[in-house]
Amino acid sequence: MGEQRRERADAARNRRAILEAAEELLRLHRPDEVSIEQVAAAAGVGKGTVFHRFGSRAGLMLALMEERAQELSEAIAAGPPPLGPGAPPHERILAFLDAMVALASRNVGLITAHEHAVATQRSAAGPREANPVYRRWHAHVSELIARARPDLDATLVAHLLIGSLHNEPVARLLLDGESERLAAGLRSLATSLLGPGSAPM
Amino acid sequence: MGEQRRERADAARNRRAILEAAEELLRLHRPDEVSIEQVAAAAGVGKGTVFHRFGSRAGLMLALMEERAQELSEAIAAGPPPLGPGAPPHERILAFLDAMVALASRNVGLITAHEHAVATQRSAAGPREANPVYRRWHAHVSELIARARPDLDATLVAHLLIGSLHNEPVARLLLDGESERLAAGLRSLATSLLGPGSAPM
DNA sequence: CTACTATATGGACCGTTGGTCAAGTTGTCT
DNA sequence: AGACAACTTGACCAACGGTCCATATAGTAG
Repeated sequence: MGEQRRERADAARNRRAILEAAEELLRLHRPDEVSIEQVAAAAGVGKGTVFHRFGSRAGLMLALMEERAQELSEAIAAGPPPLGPGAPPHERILAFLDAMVALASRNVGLITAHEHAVATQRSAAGPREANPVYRRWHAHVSELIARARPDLDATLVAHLLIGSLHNEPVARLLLDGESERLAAGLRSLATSLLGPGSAPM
Repeated sequence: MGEQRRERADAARNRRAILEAAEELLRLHRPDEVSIEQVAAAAGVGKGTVFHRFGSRAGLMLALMEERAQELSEAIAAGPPPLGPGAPPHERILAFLDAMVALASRNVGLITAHEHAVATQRSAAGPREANPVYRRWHAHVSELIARARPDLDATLVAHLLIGSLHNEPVARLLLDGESERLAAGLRSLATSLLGPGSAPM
């Protein structure tokens, strides 16, 4: 497995242009109103280029999500507690949920857009939930839950907690700027679950 | 507001035929592989007829859902406890969640199909979550939570609980016949939340 | 039975959009 | 400079939800 050839300079430039154009459009319009052609036009490239770089509409959204999630990913992997390693599971979960909600509230459109993309995917429906961001988050939360409450079905509960972001009514909440409400709700859920570590109120 | 004209006999017959054809196809194929044209063909009617009866793809799925959910709807409204009125909120919630999961596990395809339909809707995107079934369930759970734990954000928590069914990884579970696992998970969640009414195990 | 009308039907047609591809262009390496 | 792989492009395709209206039919009044 040697070093793989670097991406050509023009290709890299176009990738950035596309990413930025998509970001911009997604900020201005409803996710299902943003077509790949529009993105391509806004980025000043041909439609084909977008598909060459990102494979599919879903692929583009995924790339965007990875970019936005990177900071949080690093923080939970190696940042300072309580987000990063070092704090007790209980606290790390609460910290993560807060951070997750904050991040999500800044990117509802993107999440929705990705969902929409997967739903309308024409080609290979592929193995769903191949979303690396979701996987990473789920693995993290799942592991923490398992450590804090070995008797629970950690995998499932983690899906329940994280999956809330893919919930349309919940997404609406974020859209309406009520992210604090979601954060509070998740906190009380988590607190109840993780046992009497701290009072619900 | 007088009596509105009854549906013509042939129309009623076709409605049933369409509903049954859709049901059948949905049972045999993946939701996103079932087009309206196929349904129409299987029902022995023209495509136009389907749209006349149900308005849109989403409308058809909705009709199907209502049909499947009717029994449970009646049970929670006026059936015997603990599902129906009479039992303490705590127990009614647990009973409802169990019933909901059971119902959902028999209709994952339908739920997915409806989601897909709404996501790919071409015409009026309309006010989302106009799904009467969801509304009814949410109102029910929400109200029970409010009574059992007035300090919680009942609306939100109800969305969190019911919304789990729209969660792709969770849906996968149901598809794999692990519905009991979901039921157990929701039960422990609810039990933790509703206070020390009964032991988590 | 006939005439009449509201209702229902069907399928050609349309617009949109994700995705493909073959031919041409350009960066990069020696 | 020459060679080659990587890259770009936009016309093109297929699929599908939804529309439309000329035609057919159930229900009904006389």
